[in-house]
Amino acid sequence: MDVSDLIDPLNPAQREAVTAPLGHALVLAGAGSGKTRVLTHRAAWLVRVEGATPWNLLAVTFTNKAAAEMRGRIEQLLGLSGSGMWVGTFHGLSHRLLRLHWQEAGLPQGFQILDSEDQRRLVKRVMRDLEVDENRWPVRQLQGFINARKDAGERPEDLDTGDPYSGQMARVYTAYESACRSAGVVDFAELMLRTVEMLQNHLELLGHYRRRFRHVLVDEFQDTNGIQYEWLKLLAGPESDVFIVGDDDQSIYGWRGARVENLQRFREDYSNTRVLRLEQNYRSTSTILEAANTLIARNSDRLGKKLWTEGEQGEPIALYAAFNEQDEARFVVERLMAMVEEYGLARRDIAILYRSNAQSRTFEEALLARRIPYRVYGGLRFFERAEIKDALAYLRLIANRDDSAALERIINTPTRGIGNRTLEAIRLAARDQDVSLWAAARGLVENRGVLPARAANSLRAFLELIDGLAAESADLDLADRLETVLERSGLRGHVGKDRSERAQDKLENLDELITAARSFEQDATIEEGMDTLTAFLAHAALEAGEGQAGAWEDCVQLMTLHSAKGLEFPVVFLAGLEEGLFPHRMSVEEPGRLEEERRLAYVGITRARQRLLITYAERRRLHGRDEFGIASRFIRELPPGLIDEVRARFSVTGPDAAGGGLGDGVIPEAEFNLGERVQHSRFGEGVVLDCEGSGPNARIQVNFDEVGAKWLVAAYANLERA
DNA sequence: GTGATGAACCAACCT
DNA sequence: GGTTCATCAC
Repeated sequence: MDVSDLIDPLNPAQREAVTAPLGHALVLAGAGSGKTRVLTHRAAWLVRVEGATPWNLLAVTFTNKAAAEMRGRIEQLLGLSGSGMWVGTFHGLSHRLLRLHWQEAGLPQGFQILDSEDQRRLVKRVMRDLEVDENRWPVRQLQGFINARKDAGERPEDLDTGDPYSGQMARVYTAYESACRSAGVVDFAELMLRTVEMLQNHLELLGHYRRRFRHVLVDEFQDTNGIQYEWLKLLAGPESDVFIVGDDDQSIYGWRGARVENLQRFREDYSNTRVLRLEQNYRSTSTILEAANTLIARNSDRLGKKLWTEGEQGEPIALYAAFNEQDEARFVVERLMAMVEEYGLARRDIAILYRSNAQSRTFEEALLARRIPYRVYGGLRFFERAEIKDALAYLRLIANRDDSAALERIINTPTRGIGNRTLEAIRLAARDQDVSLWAAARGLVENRGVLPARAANSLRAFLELIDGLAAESADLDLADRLETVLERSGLRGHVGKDRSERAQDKLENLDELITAARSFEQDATIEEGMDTLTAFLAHAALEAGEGQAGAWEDCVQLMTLHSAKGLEFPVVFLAGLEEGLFPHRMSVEEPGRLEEERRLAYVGITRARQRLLITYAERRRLHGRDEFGIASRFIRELPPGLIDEVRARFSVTGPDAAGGGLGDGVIPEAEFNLGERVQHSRFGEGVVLDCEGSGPNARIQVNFDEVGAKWLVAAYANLERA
């Protein structure tokens, strides 16, 4: 069998990993070392050389994007459809198992998935029912608590309820579980935990999957949490080989329960694990790599890995100290424009990375002003938009009348005369009789005189609307069904009722939803045991979709450091490297969290292939107030020799130098900071506002006290410090 | 019961 | 700076 196409593109270390004998393997793969390539080639190797069938393979990742890429690449290598191969995210695969075995899992057949927002609303509802003071017990905190417990594999009965604090938390957790049960919904963490419990309690199922999945492959292992680790240990039986890939230096999800120790634990739990290291970097210049290595070397408890490259030294890392965040954005945009215009770089090859989503705004404004196409990743995603979730809530209710979370969302959207009083009466009845809101509402409508006539009529109309929609759209395909729902419910009219731009956007989103439904029905492979509607709703919850719909253009890419993991760009701007912002002020106290911030910086630096430009702002408007920033410690932790400070202080050179070439030596005559007070012989005193260019041709803008703002050619202006 | 207005809160982000 | 939520006038 000719496997040269599998082996030839690999370097010796990669080859060793791909062709390792059967058995457990842990591949410690540094940034840009060809991690995904090793994983996909290993999968193909197992099928083509070791005689496995795709049916024997289970490949797990964290994001849908990574899963889709992995599947595509394996199928390409195998030259046949990888049908029968299970490739997906932890949550996606768990969902699949639960759909197939809903009875064993103790779930209703049509169970639905709650996203984080749905979950928060439900926790809030439960807390109100329990009369828990939301000021003392913030909803988000309880939500976080519940998820953390589930991620650790703990149910309410596993908790220590000795003190009042724990008792209260456990009480909410218990009530939340019961609300989920009666509504037939599961949250993300529940997908994992429920699957684990199902396999533990049904040994025949466990045996079946263990016999089937002889080869388990896991990507980004450093991001696994407790329950995901349990999940893997269950599904990979004693006869299975587990091949995991990870990088402890890129563990950046500790704050949501990821346990980097799982890498070590794996070595202990799986005896005879072959440990392999991929340390040759193919991505970055040696300058960029050395900077990354120096930075990350400060962290303690690393598994130890030193990346090296045969690549060129490349250009130094540029550092720009901006006056404020507008100046920072101006610098970034001017630089990237120059790269596009002068070097013919594609816009999509340039990324602007930042610590938090809120920072994107200034860059968007600067790009917009210069009419440069850009694309922001992250932020509110398509299926998370309010109007989309409203539409989906109708579908959820049609699929399952007991979905009380969906009912609460839309019972009065659009407004139909069912206000808080009526809803409160429904809740009360539901609690009393221990039934869903739907059942309680039906009871109230049927018993004359319980509700005021007007409220009863409105409520009856609502119940009939939903039943009617369900009945008359049952035979329609998904897109037509949605169309019917949008029209008959009045949601479309409600959403587009004013003629604002926002309302137009929302209408377009609803149209886009119909398009999404149509293409889902045509293209998606619907899993066994699921009707199309349920499958579409699960798809919406599990894959929230990109933030921006529309055609792929050649766009500058904006995203947070977290979402940049796994990607690479020829040019990277790393913005906002200030103490308090990055590292985030919440993280500097605890050494562990600071190290995670440093890993995040490491991830950012190693995204760059050719050029890395770092910026920070000396002043920044944060939470509505002006704050002074100093350069991030991460800048100071880079080797100074690799950094070229662009214009922390810009130099103004005298007229003599104007005619001479660079070789003649440009003599800086003065340096000014933006914001500094200067003196001009004719215009008097003023403040430096801006500067364009550098050297003899630099122009400088000064806001003079007497005559206002003026642009001056710095070389001839003879400015002096005031 | 509805819709507008202002205070309070929040801010990493994938499933 | 934006969004959500409570409050208030109608």
